[in-house]
Amino acid sequence: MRRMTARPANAHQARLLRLLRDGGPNSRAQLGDQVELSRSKLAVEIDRLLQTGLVVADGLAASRGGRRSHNIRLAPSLRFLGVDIGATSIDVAVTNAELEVLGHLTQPMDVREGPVAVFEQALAMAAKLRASGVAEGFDGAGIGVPGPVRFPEGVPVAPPIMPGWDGFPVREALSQELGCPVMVDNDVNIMAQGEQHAGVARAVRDFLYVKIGTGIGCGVVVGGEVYRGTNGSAGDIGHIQVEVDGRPCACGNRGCLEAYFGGSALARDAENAAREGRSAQLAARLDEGGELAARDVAAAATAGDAVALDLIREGGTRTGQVIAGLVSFFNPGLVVIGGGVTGLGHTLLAAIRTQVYRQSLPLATGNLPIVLGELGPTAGVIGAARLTSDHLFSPA
Amino acid sequence: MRRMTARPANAHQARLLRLLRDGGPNSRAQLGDQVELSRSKLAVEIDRLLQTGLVVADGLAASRGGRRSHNIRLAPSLRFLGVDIGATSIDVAVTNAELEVLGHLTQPMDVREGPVAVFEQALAMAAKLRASGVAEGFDGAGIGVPGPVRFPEGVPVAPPIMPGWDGFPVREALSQELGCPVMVDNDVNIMAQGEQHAGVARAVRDFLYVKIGTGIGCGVVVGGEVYRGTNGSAGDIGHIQVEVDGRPCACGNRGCLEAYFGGSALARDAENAAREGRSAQLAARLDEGGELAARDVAAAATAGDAVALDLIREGGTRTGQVIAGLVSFFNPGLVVIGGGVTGLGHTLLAAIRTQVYRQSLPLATGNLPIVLGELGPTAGVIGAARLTSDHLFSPA
DNA sequence: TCTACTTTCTCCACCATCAGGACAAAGATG
DNA sequence: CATCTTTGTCCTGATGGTGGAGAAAGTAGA
Repeated sequence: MRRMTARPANAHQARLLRLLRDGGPNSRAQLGDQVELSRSKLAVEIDRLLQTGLVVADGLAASRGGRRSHNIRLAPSLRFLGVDIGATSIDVAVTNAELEVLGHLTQPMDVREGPVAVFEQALAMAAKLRASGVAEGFDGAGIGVPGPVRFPEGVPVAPPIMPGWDGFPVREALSQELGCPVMVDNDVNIMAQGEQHAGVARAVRDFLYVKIGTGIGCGVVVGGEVYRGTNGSAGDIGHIQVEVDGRPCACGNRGCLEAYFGGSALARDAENAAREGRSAQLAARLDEGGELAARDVAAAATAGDAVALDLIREGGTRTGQVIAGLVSFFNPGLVVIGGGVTGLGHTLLAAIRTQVYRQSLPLATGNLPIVLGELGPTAGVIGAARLTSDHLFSPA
Repeated sequence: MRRMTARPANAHQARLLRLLRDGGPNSRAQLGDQVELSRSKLAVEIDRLLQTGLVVADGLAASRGGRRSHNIRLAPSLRFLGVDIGATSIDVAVTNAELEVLGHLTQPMDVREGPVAVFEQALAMAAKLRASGVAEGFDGAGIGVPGPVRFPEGVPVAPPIMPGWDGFPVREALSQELGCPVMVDNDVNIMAQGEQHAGVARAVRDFLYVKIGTGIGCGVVVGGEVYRGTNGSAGDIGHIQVEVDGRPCACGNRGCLEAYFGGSALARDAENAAREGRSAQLAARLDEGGELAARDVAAAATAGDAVALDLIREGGTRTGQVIAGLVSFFNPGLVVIGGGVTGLGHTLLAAIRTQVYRQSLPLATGNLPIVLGELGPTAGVIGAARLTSDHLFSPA
């Protein structure tokens, strides 16, 4: 079961592997244009990579006016596993070396059931994907979990919404089970990396990925690399105060952003509105299901319900308030809004934009796009795969 | 006049120069312990550095149990100029290669008089220092200005409190005048670097330096390097909103932090208190000077005036509110409070600490020191000198 | 079809870098 | 005075890397 995937022997090889990952199959000549190596050196390094089996020859490239060059690509048998553990769901996907998704499964699952149950589930999903024929084994796996992680060890630390996960050796345990290297990170960070690799944040070096879902978190990318902070809790913006002496929050404080616009806060507000008869739509949904969730608000808003739209607008304004502060502080080149916000996307985006453009200084907002994520639920799994590929494609 | 200072030829040499700068004179053997080079290679690189004149031999080191090693130090004739242009003052200092201050001058000066007048003054101060014998010429100069800077070009961009500075080619102009390389940065960034080099932030990789003075700004250090953001405006926290629909601010918005606790806001609040007869101390000072400044509040607070103390406490609480948000987001390993806050230091610090420790999550605050800067007004000039030394001590 | 030109790739000679061993110099220890 | 440790230098061999020559494989035009 254990798969001993080769590793690049030096920085040049690592560089080439990443170029092939990010740019797809490429000719030797074109690779030569992108790296500052002599022809001879390049040939040597490529030969070595061919020997290790990490890359393979792939026919002839189109002529650029002379002799045709040989194409090179990453080994087509390489497989990465991307796992995105959300608060209420698990996403598992298999990608090839270019991080294209070959198979993707989603299942609802409450993260509070604990690491053992969750990983049993996740491993079953991975096995199912493998059985479907998209992969024979995995060369690396990336895992995103909804809480802070001590990154070098791959261990969750003091996760507020994940009782029972504190200190669980995710990396080690899964590495055992899967027989391949495993990297673990906060789910927001891997989503940010996903959007960076294949989504709206390509070619942006400093940006924020704000995820609005059950919780509210933020991936911070500095110079193209995820910034994790001293304890791995950077980007934990859900408990920034938006109202002095405001609503009590589960964290023990008052007035936190999540107390107003987290998944459960939104659901509660909606239920109140339904009970008080302010919204027929929401009331109908409440009767149907017995309780309301964030997605009910999204559905009602899409259907034009005024109260639901107001809830989203108000939440967007509050989120925008926080983001405005972060924009002033961080001066990013892009802000991406993501998470389980499909549907309520544009109303939310408009509210956030209004607030940020009004509150932050012109120099910081002047050329600042605020956009929705492009990848939706695949952002996480692609980012997870990328995390592990970054590790694999670095000198041993 | 132009001084052609040599530059290191490669990364090894740059590394050695920085070790000598940060650790002072050192023996060849000890340097060898700190870098991963073979003895032969090390000897070659040191010989080359000796040839360029950047370092000189400095006698014999103490024995470590065997043959005594030869000491090496940075050329004692190297001189850096550090200039810290504040909103209301200019600091100019000369340092040696180890960034020890050899001479330091301060003069009041309103930055609004424009770059020409300000630099005339600064150059006169530099000339005075040179005349006093501490330097014959400068090998590099670092300039801090109170506003955002497009760092690679060394040009202020859209500085709010510095009309007339927008686009002024500071780097080029001063490089001409001084005949040496010049680096320009935001003054908060250089103060952060100063505390990092010689103050409380030694050995911390990720930290925030919050400067409270005429304006309120924040230096952001990520992985030991200053983070400047996409437009060089990162750390501009003075205009983060602390009160919805709050006081109008000079920036055009409402409720900004600076509208409550910037230098002029503090002065105005104090004047109001004096006029309304709430504080005899402040009233007396107002009678004396005709107007009040932030330092009057500091003085009154030191003398025990209750109103002044309240003003500082309230400002500290508001600042703490903002910092709490930044701590959640950035998860720094240290927060340094600096600026012209001498005197009101501990009251302020207590208020900030209370607020941050109450509002931020335990994981982020658990091991987070919040301390006053160690260097006071020399932080800026040392940081400025360090900025230019970083540039000079990098491969050409 | 033939010639001239371009691009790609390999081979090779040559240079620079660097590690590590041998050894000498200089001092500590007893 | 003998032995051990540390430091510094010299030398050799290995490795890494550059760039030229030239073959291979193609295009373009006459």
